[in-house]
Amino acid sequence: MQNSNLLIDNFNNHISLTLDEIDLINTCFKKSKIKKNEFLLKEGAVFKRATFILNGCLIMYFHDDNGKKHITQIAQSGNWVGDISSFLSGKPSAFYVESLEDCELLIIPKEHLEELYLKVPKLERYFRILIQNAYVSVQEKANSQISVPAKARYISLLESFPNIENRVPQYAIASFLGIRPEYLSRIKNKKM
Amino acid sequence: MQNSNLLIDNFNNHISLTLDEIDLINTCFKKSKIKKNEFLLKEGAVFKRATFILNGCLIMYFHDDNGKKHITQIAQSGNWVGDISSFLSGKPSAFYVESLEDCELLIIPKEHLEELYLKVPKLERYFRILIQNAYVSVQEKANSQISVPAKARYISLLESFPNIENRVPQYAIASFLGIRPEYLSRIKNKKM
DNA sequence: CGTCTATTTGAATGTACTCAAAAGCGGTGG
DNA sequence: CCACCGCTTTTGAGTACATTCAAATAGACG
Repeated sequence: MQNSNLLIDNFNNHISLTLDEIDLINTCFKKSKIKKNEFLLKEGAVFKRATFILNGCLIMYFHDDNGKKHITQIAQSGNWVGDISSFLSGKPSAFYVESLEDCELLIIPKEHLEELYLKVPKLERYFRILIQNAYVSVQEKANSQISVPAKARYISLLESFPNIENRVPQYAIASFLGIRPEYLSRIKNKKM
Repeated sequence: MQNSNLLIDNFNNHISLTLDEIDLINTCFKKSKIKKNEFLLKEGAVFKRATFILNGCLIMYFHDDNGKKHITQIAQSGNWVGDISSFLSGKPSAFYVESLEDCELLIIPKEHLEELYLKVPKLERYFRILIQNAYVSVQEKANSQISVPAKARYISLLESFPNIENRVPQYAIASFLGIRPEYLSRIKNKKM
């Protein structure tokens, strides 16, 4: 199970799992493939399955009052993707999750995850930390939006996600940065 | 305990407490007063005490790379205030929490809260929901920052916090909206 | 190849900021 | 009680950052 190690490695960054626990976890997560431009979640639906990316790249986005699309998350292999808030609250999501490439995913439905918590309570700690980190990162995003100019946001995105230019179309990067693609083009070509 | 009802009412919005539980909770929270312009938290310190506002108004803010102050939260009576992330993770905070007026607070240290969880497990649910809501609201703030112009953000702030003009100085409202005070002045006086 | 979509470029515009100065307001002391 | 001090808010003029719209160019893929 070569690929699944990515998931286990991720767990092991924060908690220590026994071999038995690793086996159990591996049986609970189901591998799933989706093609480019397919949806994992659409606005109005409840996000019910925790989703870890083995391969590929996905985006999360919403539509504003004028119907404009705004990308809030760009996620690649080794990360979780989806609307945490809908997952936790059980309420309909305001977001879409869509693949930018063919993807391989590991998926566990919420109710199975809760059963797994009973058998491997350490996992609760892992997911609590995961949610805390998500909270911090959305907070940092809100803060940088008001305190850091677009060019600097672009540069630090490149640092935290070095290969993003090769994986993600320009217009998606621009949207994630909160700017228009034309302006990102100017930033990149020093025409600003 | 007239004032404490505000706290209990808050709990009762999401969970049902027995009279005994209410009494226990009331003994665990300590009333505390702070004067105008005092600090509840400074950057670099760990936020260790859950704090509920009975009376008064406080702000949370951080300093950006240029030393500019950015207000991220304006909290009045009936709300919790503080850096959730530091509270949960035990890591030093990047934020300040400062009073805008004389305040009456109800405070419980983190370790006492955890003891209280053992006696009143329902509270875990309440705080889980509280954190989820905080996550949603910071996410909405990040989203509105990139999709809603300043004037519309100002109008919806007035709707969600009607008496804010009388409680909070203009410059603080501007900072919370992510704009300069001069510009907020122009928005208010239709000079834009 | 041709088509479709993504990116670049130009010109005009809009939104928000900077700096500086003036006006308003609240508290304090004479 | 009012005059003054310090701080907040307003106003003006100039500027910077980012958008819009349109057209040209470049890339990807069948």
